[in-house]
Amino acid sequence: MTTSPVDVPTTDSPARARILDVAASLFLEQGYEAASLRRIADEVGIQAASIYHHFTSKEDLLEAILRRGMAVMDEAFTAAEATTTGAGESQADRRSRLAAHVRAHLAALYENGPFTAAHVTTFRTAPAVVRDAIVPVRDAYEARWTDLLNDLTAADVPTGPARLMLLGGMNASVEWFDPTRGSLDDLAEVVTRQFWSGLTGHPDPTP
Amino acid sequence: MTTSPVDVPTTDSPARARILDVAASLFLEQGYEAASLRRIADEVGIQAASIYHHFTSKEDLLEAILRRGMAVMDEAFTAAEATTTGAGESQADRRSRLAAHVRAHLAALYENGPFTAAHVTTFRTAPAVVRDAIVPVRDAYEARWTDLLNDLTAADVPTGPARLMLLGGMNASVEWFDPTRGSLDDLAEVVTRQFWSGLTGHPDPTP
DNA sequence: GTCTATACCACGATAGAC
DNA sequence: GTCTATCGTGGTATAGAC
Repeated sequence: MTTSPVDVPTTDSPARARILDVAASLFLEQGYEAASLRRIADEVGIQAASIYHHFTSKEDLLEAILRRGMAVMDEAFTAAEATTTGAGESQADRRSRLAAHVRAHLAALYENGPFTAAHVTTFRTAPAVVRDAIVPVRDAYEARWTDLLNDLTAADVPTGPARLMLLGGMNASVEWFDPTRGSLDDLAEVVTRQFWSGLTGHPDPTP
Repeated sequence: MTTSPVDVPTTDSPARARILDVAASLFLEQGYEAASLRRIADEVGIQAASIYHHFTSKEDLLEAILRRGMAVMDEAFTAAEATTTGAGESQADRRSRLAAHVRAHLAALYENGPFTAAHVTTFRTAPAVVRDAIVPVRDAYEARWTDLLNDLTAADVPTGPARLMLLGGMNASVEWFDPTRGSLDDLAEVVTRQFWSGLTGHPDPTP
């Protein structure tokens, strides 16, 4: 069951959208500080000064990218929820619910532009103003995962550390996973298998 | 069984050592590009120009830090091997071998200065010259993990993706784990439990 | 919405005295 | 081993024409 890429609604002008795209790519590749506005503008095919027609500052540009990355993740999570509503309560049913959400998070990382991946790699060292503005949005997304994991496991299993390891492990895959060479479905399956038994304490039902 | 912090032998002068310490902290906290030599020098209590008596360039300084970070990891892995030589072949014995190495890697991240953590967070976006110089050292460390995991699991279990998830998951903990608030032993136990059953397909023997 | 021109500053790095 | 002084470059950002 392969979910399709999500569509995040946007009212961006074509010019603004193009800047966001290029900037996210470069922030992901080189980091926020190393990627200069001149270089971004160059790759877009405009002058650096023109960026200020669309964004008030470089920090403002970064914030827009981080927000968009979170929007993609959130949209993917919602889509995964939709495909698993009314799922049963058997261990196999629970496992496929987890699998669907894992697949959705990874798809957000690799199938909807560089926004989500750029978010993951640049957030920690982003300027404090930007980080503070984004923290609430991140917290809301993490809370959805907390609810999901609590729902999937017995009431007495502490899901806090497991959630952090799961999200951290998936996000860390941006360091080595190449979506043009590896299969996203395979990666999702590996992640799910790796975490399912550790989470529930039961052997994995899948061969 | 708590392993003690490792000692990486060094011939550094006190002045050089102090610069390395401060620079690693700032690279970790703000990223390589964002941390300026002036700021580093300021925190050390010297002038920026004085750094060039000890390092030929900012890139040279980064490379020394990344190398030191790898040395700490490697030393920790070796120490873990030493404590588990002659271990048995039972599932419980294998599990504690994994646990010892997990504990060692996490200790390297949190108990021996900011070098290992700085390595983990700055490597991906480091200047190409620096990255290329460090890649062989990283590969050697990852190969040690590959050998270990192959040794711990059945011959037909593919350990490649599991190794990447395990190391990625542990390294990603620098984003949320605070060693002054949480227990390193607890974290190591969580990581081990989370991965052991997923790796072997057998239920975790620990309550 | 993009341009040219430019201000202003902080950066990495070098020279040479002590 | 550290200092002062300084160079050249490239960074973000602004002003104002088109």
